Amino acid sequence: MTVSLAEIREQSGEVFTDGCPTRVVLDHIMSKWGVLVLLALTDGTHRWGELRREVEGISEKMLASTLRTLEADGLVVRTAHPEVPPRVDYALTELGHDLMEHMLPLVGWVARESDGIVGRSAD
Amino acid sequence: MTVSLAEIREQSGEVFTDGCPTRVVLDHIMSKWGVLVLLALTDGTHRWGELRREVEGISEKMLASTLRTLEADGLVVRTAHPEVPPRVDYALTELGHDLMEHMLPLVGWVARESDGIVGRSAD
DNA sequence: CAGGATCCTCTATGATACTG
DNA sequence: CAGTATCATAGAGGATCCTG
Repeated sequence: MTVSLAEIREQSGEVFTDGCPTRVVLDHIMSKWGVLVLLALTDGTHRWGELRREVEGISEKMLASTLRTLEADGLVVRTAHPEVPPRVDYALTELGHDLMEHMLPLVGWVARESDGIVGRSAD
Repeated sequence: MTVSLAEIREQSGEVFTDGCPTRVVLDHIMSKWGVLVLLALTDGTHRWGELRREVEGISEKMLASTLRTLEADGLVVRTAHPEVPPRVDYALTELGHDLMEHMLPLVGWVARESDGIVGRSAD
């Protein structure tokens, strides 16, 4: 099992340096809203309006922006149905599912440990 | 294995909602510099100056700020040696190692897949 | 309904200089 | 060496109105 940055670099080269593509991807998928949107989509396909409600507190602007970024990255697929009123839904691509398979253990850990972390400064 | 947000919520309750502590922790550990600092520390204890060089591009201000946050969260431990000139080093706590054990698979995935993701918009 | 366009705010982040 | 203090700024993010 991989346990250090050094091991990752043995396999993938000098990653996570300044200007490295890995930093861009990190910014996309680990951004404030990126994680939450991806997370919501692990429950399956969602419509725009559903995502707005599911990802509590996100503004329309950030939802649109986040979805466009994730779509450009090939992690999310957008499907517009030719109807009136419009219906558009979003889902994870295969790459997106692959990503979330690796991210969910971390997210699960955060869900379990957060109570013990936040407010610790008040010790 | 956990495969969706719904499953996480079955186990941990209504997490990742607005105002939930999980969002704060997410912001700390998945912040631009938080990830990179934590990642650098998976290689072992580092001195302040080493971290500045290891985490390419980070400013002194952000390094200080990031380290203080992670220390307050109990993920990183700071040790000041009573010497002249001063020597201070930083290391992951047990909790920090536990966290990184869950984060490294994701980081490894990013290292492997990033080339295929960035620039995809130029298809 | 699903966004686009605008305007505005604030905070994360940077650059520089200084100190125990 | 290991920071802190200050000043400055871009861009993340929010609120609102508008439209196919």
